[in-house]
Amino acid sequence: MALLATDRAEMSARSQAKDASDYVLDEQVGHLLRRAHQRHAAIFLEMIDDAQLTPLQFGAIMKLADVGQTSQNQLGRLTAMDAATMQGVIKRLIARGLVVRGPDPDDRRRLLLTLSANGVALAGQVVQRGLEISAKTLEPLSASERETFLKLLARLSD
Amino acid sequence: MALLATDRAEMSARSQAKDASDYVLDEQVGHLLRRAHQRHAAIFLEMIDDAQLTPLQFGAIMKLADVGQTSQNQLGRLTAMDAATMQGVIKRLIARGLVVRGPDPDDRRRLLLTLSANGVALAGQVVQRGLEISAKTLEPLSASERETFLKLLARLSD
DNA sequence: AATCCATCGTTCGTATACAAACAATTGGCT
DNA sequence: AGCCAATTGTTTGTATACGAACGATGGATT
Repeated sequence: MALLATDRAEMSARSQAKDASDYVLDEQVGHLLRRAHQRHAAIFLEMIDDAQLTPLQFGAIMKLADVGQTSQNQLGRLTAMDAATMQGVIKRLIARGLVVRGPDPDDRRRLLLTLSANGVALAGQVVQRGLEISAKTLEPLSASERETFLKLLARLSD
Repeated sequence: MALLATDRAEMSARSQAKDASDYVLDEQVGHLLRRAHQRHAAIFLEMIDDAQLTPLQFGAIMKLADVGQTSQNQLGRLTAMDAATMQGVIKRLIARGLVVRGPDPDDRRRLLLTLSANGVALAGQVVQRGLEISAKTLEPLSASERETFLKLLARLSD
């Protein structure tokens, strides 16, 4: 009978001797989170196809559509991307004409971001897709399981 | 192709038409999975510090310790890394002298991987750390919530 | 006003991720 | 034997991720 991961953690807290075979990769949260994220990314890229967006680009566009106008770093905070990553994402969205970037008259350190007309149009076209992608990702779970899962997952996401 | 107010009202009543503001990024599985994975990676890198391993390098070493000897692609399947990613991970582990790579006498396409003596030693030293990292990641949840969460997460990880 | 510290965005270096193309090899099928 | 499809590992190109260092600017304190 196999030990649960929690039992192993308990034993480890009691400092019992362990060898490498006590570590079951496929039961570790980190590995499962990585694989679930991989699966979601695959579903995303398959279902978004015609819009040619990555998950991060999609997130940035949706958040910009929501808040209207913000600085790069602020948008990064809202979408959980650090400044360096945000820089690359925005650079590609600007290159595609979906986002416009201009100086902030009130603070010359800042660059204000806005969706272009094309960006607004695209956002409207892909919202539904985004929701379908979320549904597809959660498909293996029942409705009540989905609710439970999302609540617990949110608590591991600060 | 603008919608009339009456069209919008009707669609909205049936919950069929969406605009960008209906998409709440912070409630989408993909975004939450990404953030939870980020948090785990941060915990991992902080707690593994002296061993100087990344999550993938750690996973490859633990799996190698478990199965003993395999080809690169096979190890990739066991750890959910594609061939290109595996190549990079193994290259760095070989450079650090933790993994040894040699030809497979039975199949000249394959490269057989084994942990070096240093690799075996390191594996033994960090198993416990790995389990503590998993525990720390799940810390926000109660014992029963952890079990529930891991079961549901595993079903979203094929 | 002068100074100190925080914030903003950029760049560099390292490490995942994965599609796609590639050469070498293997196994199955005829 | 000969052919063909699949597998193995590498490389290239694009896109996250993030620490660290950097110059420019802002706000606060004295």
